Amino acid sequence: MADQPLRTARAGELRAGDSGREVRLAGWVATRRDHGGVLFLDLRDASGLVQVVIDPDADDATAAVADSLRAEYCISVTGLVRARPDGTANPDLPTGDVEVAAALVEVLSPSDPLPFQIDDRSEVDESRRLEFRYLDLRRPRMAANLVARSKAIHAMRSTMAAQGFLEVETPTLVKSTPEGARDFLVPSRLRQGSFYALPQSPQLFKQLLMVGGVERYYQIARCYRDEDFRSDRQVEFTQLDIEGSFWGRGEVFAALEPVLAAVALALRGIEPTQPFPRLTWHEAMARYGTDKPDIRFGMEIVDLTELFVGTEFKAFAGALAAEGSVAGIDAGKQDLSRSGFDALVERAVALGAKGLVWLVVEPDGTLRSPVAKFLSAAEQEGLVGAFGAVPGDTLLVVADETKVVQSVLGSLRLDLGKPRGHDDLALLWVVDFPVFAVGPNGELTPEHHPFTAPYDVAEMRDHPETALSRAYDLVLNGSELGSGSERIHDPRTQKTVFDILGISDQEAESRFGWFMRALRYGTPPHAGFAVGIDRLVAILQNEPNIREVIPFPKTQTGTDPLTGSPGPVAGDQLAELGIDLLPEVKRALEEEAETD
RNA sequence: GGGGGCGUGGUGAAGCCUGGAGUUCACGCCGGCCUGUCAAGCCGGAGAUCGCGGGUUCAAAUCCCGUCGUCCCCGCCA
Repeated sequence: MADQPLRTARAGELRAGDSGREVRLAGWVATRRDHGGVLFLDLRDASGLVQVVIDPDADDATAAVADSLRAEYCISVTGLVRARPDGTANPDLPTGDVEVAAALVEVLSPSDPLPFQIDDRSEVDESRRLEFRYLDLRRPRMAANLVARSKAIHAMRSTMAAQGFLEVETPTLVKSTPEGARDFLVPSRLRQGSFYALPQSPQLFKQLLMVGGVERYYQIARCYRDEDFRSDRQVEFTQLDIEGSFWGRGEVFAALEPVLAAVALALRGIEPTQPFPRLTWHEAMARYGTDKPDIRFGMEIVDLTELFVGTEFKAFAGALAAEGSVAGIDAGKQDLSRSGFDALVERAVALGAKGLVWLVVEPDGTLRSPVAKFLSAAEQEGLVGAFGAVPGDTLLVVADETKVVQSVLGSLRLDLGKPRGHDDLALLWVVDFPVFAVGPNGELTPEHHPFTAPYDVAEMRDHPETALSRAYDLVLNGSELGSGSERIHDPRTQKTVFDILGISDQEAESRFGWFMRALRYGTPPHAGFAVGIDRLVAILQNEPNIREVIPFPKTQTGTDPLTGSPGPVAGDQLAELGIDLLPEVKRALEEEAETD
């Protein structure tokens, strides 16, 4: 018996030129419009949809099948493509000039009534959507996001391949090297009491590939970090991971910019200007109050410390006496009521400021503000001048420890200025990060992994709080898309850096000894980067969170409403791994089982 | 770990502040009518333990406490 194709044409591709073709379509019933005599169906497949007409003179069998059709039945339709009668074309539909006159309709698979409608008009509770993700994926929004993600990854692969990169897979069961994020652990059956970790990134393996002579590596790598969720964070996520030998950051940027450009072109039809602008970390902090500035708009932070050096205004004088600073932003026309300003002040306090000074420039150039009476005429004029403010502008000023001033103004700047529904893409590199972040009590925590090259090892040892590293981030519209660095390729330097970071010889040996040994065999200077693909696609698709571009994401508590994971496992499964649960954990599980 | 929002027929919302009969709107579902619609239309119908538990009250969707789920923010994310 000859194989009969289930489908000879795709619904969304039929055009006027196909008129007269006998086609067999297969897909889902998107809508059903029953006019008593004539029945219209919109038949949807992955390519789009086309109108199917079941004429009133259909034979009884076809009429009976047609009568039974409901939303999302999976059906096949055999019939003739024909031009629609005059005046009934639908200009909103790519296939709107034609319809398919059904001669034969078959139900391939019926559908239960739906838990929610398959369209983009209704907002459905997200856990409901995740519980029925397979239906959610039929909605235009999700279907488009899957296509976009695939296009993005394809653009990455082809651009990387064109540049001579080798795609290499690294293991996903690796040795746990807990540092920074929490590891996901996987117990070993063959070596009970031992554990694999899921990789937080392919970092050390890609460096080994450099030792191995690969020179240009990339991978679309799944990574795992057992930390709390955010709208832009899942515990498993996907990165474009790259590394190159005989590279500095210039080569990294040159390799990645065409990749980002190709992705932006594929998803948005926009090709960002190359090279991307660069900002040093210090500049970014001073001008935007953040290490991931959104440079689609101005409203930059203006330092006012000089202006207020001798001020009588106690709030400012106090901050300056404590070696802090005074700075502000010109938020433009805000037209806030008194309670609106109060809310801003409250917001600033919530962000960590002791207060917030707001001033509105009056038509005559004077300042309206609750604290205007404490500021000298020179100070008031100086303020207007420093911002280049014009009447109607709202000035917001914070005085505090410099770090606080920057972060508070940076957040207020975003609150008040961040563009919505904006098409621009602002990509930039932030370079020259500090080696350490200085905590509120002066404690130092490394900003990057310990394989990041500092500019100067001696500097790092002698002035750790100000030393800079050869690390850099990529930022898109105010979101961190990824980070990278020039790596340490010399084992002695690596050892020194471990030492400065407070990792003892013994600890370094037990955790990274295998890696340190590799560095001793002619390791080329190398550098690399990792781009967060989920975030990139989410931003380009204008999605508010990365779950919208992940086919099967987890909720904020790490569960999957579809499969019910994570779930308990049978006792013998644990026994095989040499694992037992703590008594209190067992009790809690039993109680839960009883209430279910 | 901390703070906040939300939870009402299958879906989305209103009702809650200021307690008084499960009330309303839109979509969907079921049935009927309808030969050109395309988010079809018109008519009729079914469908709810107001997340769960406790408390206050003559009376709770509404107020209070707890709990679960979910989302957002801070911490965390080398």
